[in-house]
Amino acid sequence: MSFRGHSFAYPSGGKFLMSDEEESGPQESGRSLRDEFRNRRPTINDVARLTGVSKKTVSRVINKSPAVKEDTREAILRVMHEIGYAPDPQARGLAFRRSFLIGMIYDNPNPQYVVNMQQGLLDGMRGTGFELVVHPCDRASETFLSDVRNFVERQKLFGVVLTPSVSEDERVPPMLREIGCAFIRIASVSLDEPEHMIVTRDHLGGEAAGRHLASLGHSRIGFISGRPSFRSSHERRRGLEAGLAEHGLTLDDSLVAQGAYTFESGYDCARTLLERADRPTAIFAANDEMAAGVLQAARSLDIRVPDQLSVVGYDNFQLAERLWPRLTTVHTPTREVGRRASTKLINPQIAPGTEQDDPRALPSLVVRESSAPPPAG
Amino acid sequence: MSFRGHSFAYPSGGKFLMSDEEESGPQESGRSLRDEFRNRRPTINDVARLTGVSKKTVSRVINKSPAVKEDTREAILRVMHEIGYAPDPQARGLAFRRSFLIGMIYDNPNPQYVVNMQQGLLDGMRGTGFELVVHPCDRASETFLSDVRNFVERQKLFGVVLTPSVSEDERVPPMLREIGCAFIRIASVSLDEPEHMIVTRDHLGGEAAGRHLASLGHSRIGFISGRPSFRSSHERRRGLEAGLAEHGLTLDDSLVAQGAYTFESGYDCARTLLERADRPTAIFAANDEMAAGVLQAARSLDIRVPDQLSVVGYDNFQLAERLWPRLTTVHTPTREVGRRASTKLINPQIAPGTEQDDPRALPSLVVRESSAPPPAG
DNA sequence: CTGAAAGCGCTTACAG
DNA sequence: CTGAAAGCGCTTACAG
Repeated sequence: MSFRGHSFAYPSGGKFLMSDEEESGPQESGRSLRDEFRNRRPTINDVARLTGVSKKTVSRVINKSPAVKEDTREAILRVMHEIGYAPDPQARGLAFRRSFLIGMIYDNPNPQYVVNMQQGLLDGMRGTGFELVVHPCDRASETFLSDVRNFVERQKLFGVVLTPSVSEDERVPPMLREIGCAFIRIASVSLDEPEHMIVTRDHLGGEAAGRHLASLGHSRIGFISGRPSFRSSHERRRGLEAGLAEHGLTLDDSLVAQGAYTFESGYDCARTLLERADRPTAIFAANDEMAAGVLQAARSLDIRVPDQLSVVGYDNFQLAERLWPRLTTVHTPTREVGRRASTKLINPQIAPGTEQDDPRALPSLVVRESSAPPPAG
Repeated sequence: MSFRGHSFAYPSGGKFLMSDEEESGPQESGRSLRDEFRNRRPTINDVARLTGVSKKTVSRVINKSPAVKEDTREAILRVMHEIGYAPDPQARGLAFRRSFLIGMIYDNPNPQYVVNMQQGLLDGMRGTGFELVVHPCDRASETFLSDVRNFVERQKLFGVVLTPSVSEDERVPPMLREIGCAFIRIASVSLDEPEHMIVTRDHLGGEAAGRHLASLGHSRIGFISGRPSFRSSHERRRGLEAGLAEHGLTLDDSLVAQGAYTFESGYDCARTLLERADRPTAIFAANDEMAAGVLQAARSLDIRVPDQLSVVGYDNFQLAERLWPRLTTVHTPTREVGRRASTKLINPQIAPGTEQDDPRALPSLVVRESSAPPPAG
């Protein structure tokens, strides 16, 4: 008999496993109990009655209080298992004055980012009994702050994860602190106390891109940024400059174009850069969408990639492999970052910093066919 | 003074607007009330006390019961407005034995589909007080059905939206009916009673693709399908055949390759079709991902698109515009479909069928540069 | 048209 | 280590 475990959370973040209702073992009186709960889910009162203890003691077991005698705990767990009991998050939430919902608040329009992040957050929540509530928003809206506040307050969210660029908005954290909502900010650089941050260190990715292009022999390198209000764009540029510096190169300001992280802006910026007489031999775009625009622009000008122009992007979204030539880019471990974010939110006691330099959470260069040595002469 | 309205739901799906707390008008005693609720959200008891009625009457107003004298209702609404009251969904849910959460249950791995659908569902939920809980799943898992059941039962979901291919799984609806959870199935063809269905009518999109290729003069047309277990693939093929039939053409079975809706499968199938001596002059791939694979395969064989080969996809995801040449494809109004699904779930009383043939909810052909007349001779 | 009582399924605060 | 009472913020069932 296989045990497909399901589990539920307790406030401090742990879980315990129980078999599914359909699969509890053959127990004396198991049949009649099962019948009793055919049309009604068992409650804490049922567990208390069947175990012969008070519901408070059952509550202690649910919440993993150490102040329960081992025998009692085991008896209670046995009954829970037998009748397929799982605590009602709504009722627990009402008593706790807090739900078991985690909000993802985001304004990044890239579907791949959103989905990878959601998957990562769910990875970190699996088996904890928490659920993910998604909340796209618009920072430019007049009602942005009150929208977020209403969302968090009304649902009494356990906590929220803020992704760029919402995570960079300095109006949000004070508001969340005021209403006592836990939060994690995901950003390219630290903006808050360590317990509130997951830092993606995008400058490392930029550095790898710069190092790659420099070591291929490029020296006229263009950069297409995102909007100046996006920290990631700064960090990626800062990294690029550091990577070039290792090879004694500097970024020529006249080869920097300001994009907006969109395909169209990448196209436009690339046209501008590539129509110059002294055009760059390589372009680093601050994300894959813009790099796709660069490829399109190069094609429109009959510039062959990578023979006449190298292109490097940032993100390593699926798009990078669908383009032609396949895009050299910086991989961002978005899902892994999400997993860490929700894990940290649920288990704030985990010491911060311990997982800091795990390479799985850091950006890394993926070399494909869009980059090559510059044309001779 | 502008009123940024917020709203909350009542079980039958309506809403009413209230100004934000920060913005209630200057009222006598408004100041002190505001102070009282600085550190505590007002409850139904506060509203009852301040209006001088019982909380049951307040509850009637919240739930839009007609059995409240107009004066009383107005007085209650005024107090709610003044103190910034919003009912607690958790408490309401506990009493209703049902939450105000709507689940999206999906297994489609395409990020663009998932995000568009989520946005659409949220569009239909805006201002209703419902929130969206996302739940990816794996139909092939042994625990699939019990996972879904646990999710729905534990959260006491108000309802769920099932997207393909989960929506096509015939084990799910009986289970949901048994536990009394409302649901909407989104599928390419009707699989259930109208009140449980949003039908995307994919055969119409296939038809448009077939008509397009035939009218360009193609007669050797290849088709790359999804897995046979996906209804959408059948429907798209059925439509293709209908579109060709209008021009007196039939689909040659030997030019049909079975893919799996993935980029890689599109590539592999296209290689097979294009390496034939009598290769097709056009390929209709049942989704954009596979069409991207077709472009890659054509490139690898030095077959120029669209001069030597026309390619048509299905979905019109962003990818279609990033590819080269830009992809002719069938636009699927996923967000609009999602909006309808959540609206229907929340307001089941809306007569089904009324919005059936609204073109905004139907697939439509988008012609770009990947299709052209077949090469001469 | 309105309300007092009981209850939804849990936890907190207190007591022992 | 355990429990009886009160409460979280709502709604249902009943009564008038």
